[in-house]
Amino acid sequence: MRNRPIPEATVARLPIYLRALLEVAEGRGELTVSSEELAAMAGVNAAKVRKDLSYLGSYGTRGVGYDVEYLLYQITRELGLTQDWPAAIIGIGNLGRALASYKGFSERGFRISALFDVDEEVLGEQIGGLPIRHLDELKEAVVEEGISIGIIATPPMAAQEVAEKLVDAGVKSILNFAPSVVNVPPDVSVRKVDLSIELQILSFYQQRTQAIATAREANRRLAVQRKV
Amino acid sequence: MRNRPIPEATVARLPIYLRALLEVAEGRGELTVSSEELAAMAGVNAAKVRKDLSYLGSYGTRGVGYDVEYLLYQITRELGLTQDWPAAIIGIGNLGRALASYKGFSERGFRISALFDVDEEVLGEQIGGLPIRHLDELKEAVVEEGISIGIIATPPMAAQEVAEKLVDAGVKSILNFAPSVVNVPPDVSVRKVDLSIELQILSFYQQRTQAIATAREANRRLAVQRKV
DNA sequence: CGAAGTTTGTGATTGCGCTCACAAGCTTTA
DNA sequence: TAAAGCTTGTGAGCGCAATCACAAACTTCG
Repeated sequence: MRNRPIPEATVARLPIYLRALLEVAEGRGELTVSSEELAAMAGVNAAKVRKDLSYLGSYGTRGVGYDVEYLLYQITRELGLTQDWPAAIIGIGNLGRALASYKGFSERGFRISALFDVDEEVLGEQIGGLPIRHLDELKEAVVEEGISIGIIATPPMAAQEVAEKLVDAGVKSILNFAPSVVNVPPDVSVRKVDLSIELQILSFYQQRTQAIATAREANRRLAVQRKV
Repeated sequence: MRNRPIPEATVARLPIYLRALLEVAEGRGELTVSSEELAAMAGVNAAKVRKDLSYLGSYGTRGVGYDVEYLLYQITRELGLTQDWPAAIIGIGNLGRALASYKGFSERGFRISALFDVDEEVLGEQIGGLPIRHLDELKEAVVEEGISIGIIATPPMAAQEVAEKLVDAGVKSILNFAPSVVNVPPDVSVRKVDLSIELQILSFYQQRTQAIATAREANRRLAVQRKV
């Protein structure tokens, strides 16, 4: 199993296990944890946990479970979190500001190290000790400060252009909050977070259950009518 | 194909097609659009677009394409976006505030209609005309204002409790921004947006390509050494 | 009107991921 | 030391989603 490439679906779950393990480690100092417990904390089933972890290697002990500290280290290493990856935020509007001061990033070891915008109004303003710089300085900053992740929080129209500037500057990882599709070369990873798409998906399922409820209601009325 | 249930993966893409269609409709007034064009705009391949749309019904015309307005209407209807689904945000910190004033929601037809927190400091404060109310008023507000979507933007520890209060109040759709797993009854939909998990996933792939580059480098050195 | 060109809709195929189920290997108990 | 109990690691089977490939149905052109 080792040496086989780690499936994408598994990669996406590793951070969840990591969080669960941190919780175990910080709680009443249990030294080991079973796949069953991890599964409950991560909201998945135990077999999936075991299979996922088996891609990293055989880090568990049968009859015992997984050594919490050891597994923590292995996942951290596998995710590349032993190094730090400085990130830049481009587009310092509402969302960009919230991201700039979002504590979740620093808690998980990600450091926001530069902010960019093009609006004269906000240039020079400081957020959490970081000045907002002009987008034209992007390439320079990426090289000098070793920025490896670009976070796009611009309006949708600007997203593709910003993505291209990031790629041109050598950034290989992009997190896109703008509600638009960005195209990049195959050696660049893009992940997309689209807030209103999530609501639209919820709307679909909500509407569906509502439609079912309405249909049931209609049936009930018909049934009553027939009896009368 | 019609009447068969729409696959989850398709549902998740419908909002993307919707956005693309809106762009076409607002642009130079083209009346029809081909699966090829839609695919390019949505960043997927044409066959997938056609299969996805075929679940909604046969709304295209061979040799011509899809009628933009008609398809727009059908997707809107299928997603349940002809009705409005008032949403509440719980947890008005950095992120909650940004979400409260995020224009993307209103642009896509979602209305934030109530804000909740428990911090005395912020209660009563207004954001975009809405007062921040105490969480204890949640149930009451849900019933009175017909709130159908709950957006959790609290610290992780509070998320499960808030989710339970939402469920208790009758909310069936939850969007969770807190970095924690929430458990809800099977008739409630939860979608999760975890910002730092996205960065961790990017980190994995970044580290991987970096590791490959380093290995290549090492090989090159060895090759040179052998020659010498 | 017929042929060539477009574009959809969908059966067939392939691939990926999830779940099951159980042997292997550890601990505990007697 | 042997038996019972627990938990991992993984092959096998299954189902969903993606892709392929082509007939069907339309438009355009000569």
